[in-house]
Amino acid sequence: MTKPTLVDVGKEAGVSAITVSRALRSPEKVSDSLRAKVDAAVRKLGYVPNQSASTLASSETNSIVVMIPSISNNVFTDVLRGIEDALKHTRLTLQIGNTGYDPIEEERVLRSFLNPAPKGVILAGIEQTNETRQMLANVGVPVVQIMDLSDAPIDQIVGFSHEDAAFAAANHLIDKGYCNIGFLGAQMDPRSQKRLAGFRKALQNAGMYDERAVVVTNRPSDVNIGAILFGKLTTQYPECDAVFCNNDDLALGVLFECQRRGIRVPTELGICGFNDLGVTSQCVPTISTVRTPLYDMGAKAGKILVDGGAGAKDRQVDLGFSLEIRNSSLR
Amino acid sequence: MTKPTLVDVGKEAGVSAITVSRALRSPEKVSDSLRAKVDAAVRKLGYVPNQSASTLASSETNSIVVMIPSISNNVFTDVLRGIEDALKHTRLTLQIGNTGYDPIEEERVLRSFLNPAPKGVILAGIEQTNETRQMLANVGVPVVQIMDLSDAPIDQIVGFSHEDAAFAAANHLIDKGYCNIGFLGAQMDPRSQKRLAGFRKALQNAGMYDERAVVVTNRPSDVNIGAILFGKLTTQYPECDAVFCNNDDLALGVLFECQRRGIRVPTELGICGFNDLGVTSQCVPTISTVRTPLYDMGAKAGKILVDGGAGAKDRQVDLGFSLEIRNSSLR
DNA sequence: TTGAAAGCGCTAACAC
DNA sequence: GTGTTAGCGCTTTCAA
Repeated sequence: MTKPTLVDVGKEAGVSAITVSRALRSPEKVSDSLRAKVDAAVRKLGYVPNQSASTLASSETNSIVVMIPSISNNVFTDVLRGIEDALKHTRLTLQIGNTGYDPIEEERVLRSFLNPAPKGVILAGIEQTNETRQMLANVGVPVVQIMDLSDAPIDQIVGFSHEDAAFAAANHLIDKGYCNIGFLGAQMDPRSQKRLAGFRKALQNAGMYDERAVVVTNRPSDVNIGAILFGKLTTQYPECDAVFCNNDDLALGVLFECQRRGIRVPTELGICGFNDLGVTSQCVPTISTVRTPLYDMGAKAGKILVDGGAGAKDRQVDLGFSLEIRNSSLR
Repeated sequence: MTKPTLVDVGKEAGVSAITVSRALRSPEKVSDSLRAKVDAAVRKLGYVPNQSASTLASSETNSIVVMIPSISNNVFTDVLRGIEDALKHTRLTLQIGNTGYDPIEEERVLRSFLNPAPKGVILAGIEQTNETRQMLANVGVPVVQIMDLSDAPIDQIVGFSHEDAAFAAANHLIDKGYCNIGFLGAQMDPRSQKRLAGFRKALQNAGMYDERAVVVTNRPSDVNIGAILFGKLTTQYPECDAVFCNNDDLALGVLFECQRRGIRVPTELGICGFNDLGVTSQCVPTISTVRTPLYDMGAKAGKILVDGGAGAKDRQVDLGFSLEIRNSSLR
């Protein structure tokens, strides 16, 4: 029982292979009776088109490539949901590549996905290697960068300002009367560095920046790391009365550590997270955070590519952010 | 600047296309000097093999297909990490399909991934349609089912017993002296139904099963749903003194709801979760849970397929589970 | 160790 | 509306 080809289906339906191809690809260009016969033959033989042959002949793929720093990071699963939803009810298929936060690895994996050329490419961040940019230019495929902003995107970019977001969050803490505010950061990728920059700017503006207030690690963000970093912070900066965290995981870890140590939130310590990953709205007390447009960035990027790369009028789309002020920062 | 082909590389290196192909695919079958020349030409032209052409000519893909019920569920991201790690340093590429917990959708998506045939297929659960089984049999591709056990796997299966795991968890609560134990379940897929069955068996054995003790929903599991389900449970079963949750998300939601209502854990209410998703070991109090071999199932399934589908001696591999007894169930 | 010929299954371009 | 011809870029088979 060898796999049926277009020729087999054609024989069964009493027509030529190319007619079957047309009946399947553009049913409107074919007579009704013929379409019915072809459909019957397809079903009878269990015909499934060979993607490789189709791609080779037409030099057209139906795939969208997404390069993601990490699949186990909830931040990116939200983004992926957005992309998936945008591709739903479309012939487009999603090809996910994992970069491990490494531009060189991104280049390597992306290269293998670029021949034949996909319908579009979604890239996280703006730190691509020159090689990557060159490759992309040669292939001439629509590219959408996400998660950040840039005046000089490869092609198009949809994101938000990490610096502004962190700046706003830090100012919120300052406004609430906290005056020894720490920064906790894990997975210090370039976007996290921008958050740190925004934080620093806000504190400097207020004349209350202190070197000791910053504790970061390059390890992946999780709840446990939050507690550990907070431990370090309180050691080197005991007067600390609030923390801004890089990511909600960390913020939750800080809250738990406070519960363990009997530190009252928000009176003794204010907490603000980042990304609004869900659990911060449920814990006790609820944790203030910065809502970032994770799902929307994915959905918008997907839509742009579904529309052939011409979805946005401007090359840069700023989806913004919003402060979700909850109980952990209201003293 | 059109994309270079094998012929172009051959011309550049002064050899034929087929020789280039060989130099790239099996370098040991080619003289050193030639290999050097070819490598130089490849680099100079920026040659990248055309996957479609290669696949079409050899009728061999280098992809592993994984059908996952949902990418936004942390349970599956852990599994995916395992698979990815197994494929690392391998020519194999991961193709992820999303089933949305629907066997019909699984069939539809899988069908489109099956021609040309991938090197292997990983399927979650054992609820495939007959059509799906038929397709897979026709294609003759190695299949590994994961997340569950079965005496009649399609091909091979690696998982653990959900019923036994829930049975053990429920018995643990019974042993600790809780006697009105509720079951909270979201995303009631077939594996969750098995957990419910295991729970029920334990309570019935102990002569303390009560209809009102079971509160479930088909909505996806998250922290908020945990609180909601717990609310329902306490309404319809006020004497409830412990809950076993389908998933750690729910357990965390229950803990938060207890904090809100001033219910003391574990004295007034015992809590046990499922899957050991990380945060349960960090919260206050820590939450007892069932550690399931999420990463390991992915890694093992991946390894089996990397080894050509013959990795396991037995068709069924039971990776087991373990009780992580923490503070939420020790009164 | 290297090359020539044939063909994988499909579609573009052109006929009828 | 339907068929014919050619060829996508590669690998298989066979020959040298």
